[in-house]
Amino acid sequence: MNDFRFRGLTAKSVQEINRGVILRLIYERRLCSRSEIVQSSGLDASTVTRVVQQLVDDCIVEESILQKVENQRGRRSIGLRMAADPHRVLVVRLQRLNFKVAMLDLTGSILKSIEIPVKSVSTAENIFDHIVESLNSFLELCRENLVGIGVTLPGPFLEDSERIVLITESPDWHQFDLIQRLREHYRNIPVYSKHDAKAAALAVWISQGLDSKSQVTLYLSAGQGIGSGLVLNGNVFKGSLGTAGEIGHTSIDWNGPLCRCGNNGCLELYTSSLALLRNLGEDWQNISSKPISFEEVVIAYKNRHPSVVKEVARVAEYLAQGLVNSINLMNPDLIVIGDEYTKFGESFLESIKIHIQKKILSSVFKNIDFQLAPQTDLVIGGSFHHVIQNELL
Amino acid sequence: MNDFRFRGLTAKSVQEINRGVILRLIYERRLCSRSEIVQSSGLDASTVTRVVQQLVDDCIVEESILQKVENQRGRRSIGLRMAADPHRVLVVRLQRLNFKVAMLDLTGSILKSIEIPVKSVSTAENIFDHIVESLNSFLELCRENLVGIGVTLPGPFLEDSERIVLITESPDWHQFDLIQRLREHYRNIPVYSKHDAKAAALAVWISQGLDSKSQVTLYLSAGQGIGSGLVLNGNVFKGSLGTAGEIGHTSIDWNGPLCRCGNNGCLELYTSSLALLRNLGEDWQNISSKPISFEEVVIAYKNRHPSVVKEVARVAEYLAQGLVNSINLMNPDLIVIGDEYTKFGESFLESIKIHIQKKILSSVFKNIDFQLAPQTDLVIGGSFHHVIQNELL
DNA sequence: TTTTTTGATTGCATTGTGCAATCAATTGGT
DNA sequence: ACCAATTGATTGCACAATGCAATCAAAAAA
Repeated sequence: MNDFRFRGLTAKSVQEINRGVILRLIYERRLCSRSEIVQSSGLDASTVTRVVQQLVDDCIVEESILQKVENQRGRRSIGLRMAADPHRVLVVRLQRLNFKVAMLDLTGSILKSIEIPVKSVSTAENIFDHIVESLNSFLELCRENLVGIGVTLPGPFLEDSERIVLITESPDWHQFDLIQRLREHYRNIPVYSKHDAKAAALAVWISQGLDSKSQVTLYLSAGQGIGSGLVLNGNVFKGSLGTAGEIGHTSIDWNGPLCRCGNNGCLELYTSSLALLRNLGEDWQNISSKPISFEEVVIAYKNRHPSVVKEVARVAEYLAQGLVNSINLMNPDLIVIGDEYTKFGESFLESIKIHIQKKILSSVFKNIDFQLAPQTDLVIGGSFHHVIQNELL
Repeated sequence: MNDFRFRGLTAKSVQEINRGVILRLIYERRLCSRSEIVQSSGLDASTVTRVVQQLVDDCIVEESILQKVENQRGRRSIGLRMAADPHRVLVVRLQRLNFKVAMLDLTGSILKSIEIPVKSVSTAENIFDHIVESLNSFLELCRENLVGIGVTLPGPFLEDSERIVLITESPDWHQFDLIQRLREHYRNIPVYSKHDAKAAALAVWISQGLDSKSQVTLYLSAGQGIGSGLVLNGNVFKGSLGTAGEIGHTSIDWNGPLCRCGNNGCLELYTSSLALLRNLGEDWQNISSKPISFEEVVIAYKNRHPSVVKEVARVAEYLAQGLVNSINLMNPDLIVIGDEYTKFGESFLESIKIHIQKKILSSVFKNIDFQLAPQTDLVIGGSFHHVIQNELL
């Protein structure tokens, strides 16, 4: 029992905490002044000055010009933002068919990145070697100023033991502890791991405006798999083992087909893009002879191809049904749809909303802000934030 | 935007926080020594001595004898526990058919309590008067030493606006702001409100041993209604509006009957004790001419009456189905079944477990501790804790 | 140019913490 | 029975981070 709720505060930790609070303000506002920090933190201006000075000396924060404000008497405040140099964060995103490695500065900008396909014959050991090779090439550029390495993994994996549990069509990951191996290989560098949908959820939460920060964010990753990430008051909710958010295995039909997870009628069986393509498959033969791809479906949807529109409408209805269960349980105020399905656009989102509206209390519905995720790689950004949050804030 | 994440720490708040940490240790351990506090908190012994002295002076903590430990060299430590006198907490539990008022000391012992039935013709205003009357009678005994009043309410209610949203077979609560009225009536006394299933969940969490404290507790309140409360790292999860945990409106059948919430196939429709009684109704006529009651069903179940056993088995299977959805989303490590259904005993719980096991990953299942709630009134205890947590810890 | 206003910095007093020495109480060995 | 050893609790003192108040800095308004 070493519960954080029972840890006392030393005089020293006060400074550390205030440093974290101030840095978090600068990080989340991207650009702010000392006086704004005074306002938000409730700390004395002298304290803010001293702590910020420390951050500037450590090259974590840098001063910059703040754009002129109209009708503003008095001295201009000095802008503060995360320092572009020299600190770096490395991120590894492992996916089913490839992996990406990226180098970011403290502002979150991607300075360099590479994407390498995973051959279907590759073993985990093999892929590990390739990842290390890629990391090393970046490490030469920033070894002395590396804050940490963030790694994201697909599929349900146990965050405590940091192993992937269930990953189909992929190598022998379940018996390969990637994170542990990376830690052994890079002894003095902090390595963080996160489930990719959770990382994306965190990125979504971060991207929201500070004035109306979501308390309960539900990020739905809808594509080849159906997963989700929950962010509660700015913290990713991982559950007791790290498998929280497995919305894809919400059963929507008690008598539905058996899923490989053991449950019946799992949402993923009806709504994954693989299921969508399979259902469209037969009908598709009438128009084209090529094997069907998701991108083609998107185009057909935009062109209002009747059978595609009908099938996407069905997926929307089923997704809504799954989301309703989550809404009743979590009472979110922000739901963001990400991954492949964002490509269907606003009309798809609208259709999901209409189905949800019918099935929940109106006051709960009105409280939810529905959004489509941007097309950028949220997972990289979320992993970056995860490293920053643990190492600096 | 006044986010707590952005509030800095003053020198003064350090002391307040440490006082809270130390008091929490004494409160949750029920009995502990200064040296144990030093061990757990990481604070210096001198700091602990000073803070504890303050707590003793304020009559919040009292010293007591600690039972002898075998093979223990050195000086005996002095026991510390919450002071039985003079501080008091009052709790009001509003239910569909009655309300309870109780007076507790800081150890959580109920010193006095009354239970008053709510007449079906009563208006909210009317019931409010009765509650105030009962509170006043207790207030005479402890006015000067009252820490606060905790109120629990049934049904989904919006914790922010503190109004009950949906409550059937009850008076006009939806347009009566009970909490606000109580605050106006008792100006200088802090009044806290909580949904009853959430309060019970908190009580369950508190009652767990400190050594294996649950990170994610799911309390299922199964009786006339099906609700739940989630406790995440010791904090009740209320969602963005306060309606989180509405597991009763998890749909388990996409094509099921329409529920009053607008959804189809809600768990509550199949598994509430009202549904159970209704389903048993016809069959029951063969054995007894009296109107069927839940207590009779429990007795019949214990006597292995075939149709009752079959029906309870069905309920267990459906409840398991609903729980599986919550487990996939929340990844709990403790699930406690409370309210009326605890009376079916361990075999009922076992039957739920068996169904769940088939439908989730084995590592997730193995991680869950399933329990039946005790028969005591958990809601009163949870509300008490809610007041203590906010006023003292 | 001077005044006013707001932002940022510096000297000083306060305060709560950790450290180290000390007191207190109990066991075990001789 | 007495003393060393051990563990729990307390006290004096130094340190360190904060708030306060005074001051410096810069920009707009008079």
